[in-house]
Amino acid sequence: MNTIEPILISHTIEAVKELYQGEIQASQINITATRKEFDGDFTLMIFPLVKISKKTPEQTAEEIGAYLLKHVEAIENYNIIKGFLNLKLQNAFWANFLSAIVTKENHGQLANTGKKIILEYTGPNSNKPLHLGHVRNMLLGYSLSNLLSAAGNDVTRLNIYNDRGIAICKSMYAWQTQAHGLTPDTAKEKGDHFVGKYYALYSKLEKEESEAKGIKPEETDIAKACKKMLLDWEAGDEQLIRLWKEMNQWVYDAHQVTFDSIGISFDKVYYESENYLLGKQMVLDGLAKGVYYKRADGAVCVDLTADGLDEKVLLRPDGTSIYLTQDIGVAHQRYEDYHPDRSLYVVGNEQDYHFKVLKLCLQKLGEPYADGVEHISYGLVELPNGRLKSREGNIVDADDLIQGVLEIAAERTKEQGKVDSLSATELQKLYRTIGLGALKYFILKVAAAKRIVFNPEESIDFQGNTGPFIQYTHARICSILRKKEAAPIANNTYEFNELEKELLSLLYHLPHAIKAAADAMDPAIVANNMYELAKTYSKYYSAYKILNAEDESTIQNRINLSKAVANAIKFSLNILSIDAPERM
RNA sequence: GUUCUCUUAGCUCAGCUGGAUAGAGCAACUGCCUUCUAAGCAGUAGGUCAAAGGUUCGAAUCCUUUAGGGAACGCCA
Repeated sequence: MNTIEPILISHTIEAVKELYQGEIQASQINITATRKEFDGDFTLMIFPLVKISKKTPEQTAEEIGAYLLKHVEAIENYNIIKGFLNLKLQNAFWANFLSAIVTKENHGQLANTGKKIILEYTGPNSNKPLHLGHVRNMLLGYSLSNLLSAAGNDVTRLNIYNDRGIAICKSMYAWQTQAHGLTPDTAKEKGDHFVGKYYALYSKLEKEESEAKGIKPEETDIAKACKKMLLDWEAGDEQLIRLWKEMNQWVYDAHQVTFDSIGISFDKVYYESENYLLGKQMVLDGLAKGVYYKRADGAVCVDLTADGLDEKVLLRPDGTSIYLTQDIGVAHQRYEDYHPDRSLYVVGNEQDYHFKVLKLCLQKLGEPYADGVEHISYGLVELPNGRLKSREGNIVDADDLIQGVLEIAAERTKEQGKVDSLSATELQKLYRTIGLGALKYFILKVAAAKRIVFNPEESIDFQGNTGPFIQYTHARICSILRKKEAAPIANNTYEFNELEKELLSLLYHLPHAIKAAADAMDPAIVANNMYELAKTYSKYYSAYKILNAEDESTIQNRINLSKAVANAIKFSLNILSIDAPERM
């Protein structure tokens, strides 16, 4: 698709050269869509040119405007308000634009950048169910992967399981001593909830023993038994490993059900158990190279005081690895596997410090990929009574949350009574589409950096700036298109009205919005841009007749415009991993 | 203590690299379904963009300081 801005910019540069014998950089020329309360399609800021022209903004605008009108064919006329030069394009420009996109399902998809990006998100523990915090992470990560892909990158989606360590041993210990051989199957319980229950049971038992004996939690027999279990695991105790694998598998299978239910996926899953030894080796290599050092007590450390951070331990005095060490190993393995240009981690902002440290550690090791390591930080989800903390039982379970929105969606849809002709299976699918649409949009419309306070008492909205409203707009358009199809028009001379021009302008700027969202790493920009489009279309829908318009040309143009809007909505919804229903 | 981050209408949020009179939704109040799906549309009301300085032709946006919320600075992950 050919865009008009580069043409306007290059002619403005020439105008400045010819009229004022001055030089101006393309980057200094500011062209935006004209705000809807003014007449025009594109606006050129005149202020930056005034220094060169040495004339008043109005006079400069007049001269540049006259020059552009004369040299750029697509411009029909111009008007000047203060230092703003509003350019109005010929109808033919918009008619051609509409014809170009009406049959394109993927208008908004950017050209291939040739860049390979790997993106990690979710990162669950293998001993607990997923909660609301994971939901935001999954949705952000997955839609970010779609967004980066729409921006022309080759994206690979990764997940990593924190599948080893003391926490896992706690649930294993509790299961071994309390479950009497019960399994998720025999207990008829989802595997992650089943295992999570034993993890919680451990905490209860430890607390009871600690209080009964008046000793610290870590001094209890149960804590000691658990610690021994971790050592046995690291030593490769066969029986224990078998149990570990079995219990982890219960959780993996269960998590997969949740991933499928919410509609997200991964291309590859990493396991910390398979990479922590590599990290350890890399740290030892760094020690040999002299980029790390050994402290008096034997711990291997890195000195980051020159970078404004502290001294960080990489290996404990007893030689065992820590979280950071594992991440160093995983980072290396990811690079070995994919050789990406950029290696991204979607992780909450509570780990900002950790990722700064990780990047510095990799840079000090001289790893070639270190500069491409980026932390995509986002705000955490909180409840009205404070932070989500599974340890304190202050959680919203992911499966419950999804179930809840599905029920509300079913209820609302039944109230509306518009889709009674659908089969039971189709209805179930529609409830899921709408319920998940509401949930996903609710979370993704908020800028990633901001924290979200989620009140489970207040149900998620289905009206206004919501997923269902946007889905509804799509369904309405589909209803029209079922009655008459879109088709490009040759030699189109239709005069677009104000609202139609507004819609065309929004569609024209869709690729810019995708670019901006990908640069900012924020799907919220896509969501808000899409809302603007849906809102404007709704206004249009009620203000003008489409199928019943006065003449055939008007009807076909309006159908084509509607089709292009539906395409753009569907494309944008897809980025947010929200389905676009054809009726609701 | 140090660093990071957030603060825009009663509530939840937009406002992209500084640009025109700061916009939506929810909640409240008025209207609009015998005409393409009313999960909609139109309207009323609601603002010292946390505060003060600074840079600029121009600041919600950039800089400094202050206040308030959150987080991190673990040999937890």
